[in-house]
Amino acid sequence: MENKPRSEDRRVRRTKKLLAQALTSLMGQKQLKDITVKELTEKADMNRGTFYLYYRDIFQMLESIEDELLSSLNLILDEKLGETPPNERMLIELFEFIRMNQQIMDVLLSSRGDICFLHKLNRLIREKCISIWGITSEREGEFDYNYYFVAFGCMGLVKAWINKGCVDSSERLAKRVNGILEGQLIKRTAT
Amino acid sequence: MENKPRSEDRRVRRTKKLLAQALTSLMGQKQLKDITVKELTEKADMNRGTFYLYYRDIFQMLESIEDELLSSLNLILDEKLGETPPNERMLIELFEFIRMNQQIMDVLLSSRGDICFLHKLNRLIREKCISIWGITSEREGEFDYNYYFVAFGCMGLVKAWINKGCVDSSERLAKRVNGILEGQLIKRTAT
DNA sequence: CGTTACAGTCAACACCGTGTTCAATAATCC
DNA sequence: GGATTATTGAACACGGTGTTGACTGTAACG
Repeated sequence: MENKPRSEDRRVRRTKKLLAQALTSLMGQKQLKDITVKELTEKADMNRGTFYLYYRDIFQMLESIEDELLSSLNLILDEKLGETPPNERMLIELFEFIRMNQQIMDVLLSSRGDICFLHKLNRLIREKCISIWGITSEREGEFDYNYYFVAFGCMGLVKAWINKGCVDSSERLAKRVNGILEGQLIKRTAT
Repeated sequence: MENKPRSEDRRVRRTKKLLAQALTSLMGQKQLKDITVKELTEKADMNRGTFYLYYRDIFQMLESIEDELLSSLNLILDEKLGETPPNERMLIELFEFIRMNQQIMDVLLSSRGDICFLHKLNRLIREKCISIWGITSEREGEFDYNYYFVAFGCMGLVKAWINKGCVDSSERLAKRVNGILEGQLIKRTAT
């Protein structure tokens, strides 16, 4: 995050930042559909017309926030993808990123969040899995079930982590994921 | 599904059914936020005021459809919960239910769907897992990560299944889930 | 420092979906 | 068949939307 091109006018940066803060705050209180441009700009203490200078509506605004978040995550993961073995370092990096953006991630994954973000995140994780395990495209279909299971599973695990306030360390979480991938799931740990 | 109490007037059943069909159809075309009561009732070919006789707004209508769906799923699963071993039969039952409600499930889990439904489904699956594996409440927190991983993972798997049009049999899918729970995840199957 | 460019403000506007009402009409139930 | 209840159609005020134009103030740049 905080990767805005410095070419933007300082006033523009300020405006967008205030809007994003107001939105994150409001989303903690009510559903997205109940948030109006009117109250958003009132909370951000600016003119309603200013909003329309940058966004079409509230949903499109959230979408652009999501895409920004995911593209910076993508950058970070790709940096660590070259290393060997990639899994451990990459997972730690992933969890650290989430911890850094805890507030907005919490909102986006909550029941007040956005299912589009969930699907975009799912796709990103799946792509990384395919990169790491190097399945060729013609065999891809065969493993779709596993990739979907793992990608959604990871998101669930992150959700559980955030619910607890991210108290466990990223290292510990990464170890746990590796453990799960190596076959230490419920039945084994529960006995 | 199709569990409406027969005490309702035939006209009421007809109205609700038409509205539900119109909504499912529209949700396949556009986001929920862009669907108005006006166009919904026009599609269902009825007076706009009739909608308000039964629902507050579009979102509340979807919510009641979801809850109905989940409560009938819950009933079915509980019936099979007493059997031993419960896993296999229960999973098959789950997948059959999804296949029967393929259209609405597809919409609800898609990127045009509803994240609330996803969370409600997640909670339902987690509850069943806890029932089956019988973890006492004080140890529950310890296994939260695993339950979330499995519950979300199953939803991802279902999503992948629906994406393929539910061509694989419920039996095969149930076997695959059991396989995953027993530790046959990516690393093993990919080599 | 001063000029130019442009971001933000304020008020006003038509537009449209909302949610509710009422009397009239139609369908269902028993 | 008669009582009951669901649905219709029209009308209404309300409020958020998206856009406009003239203005005011701040930032960027030489």
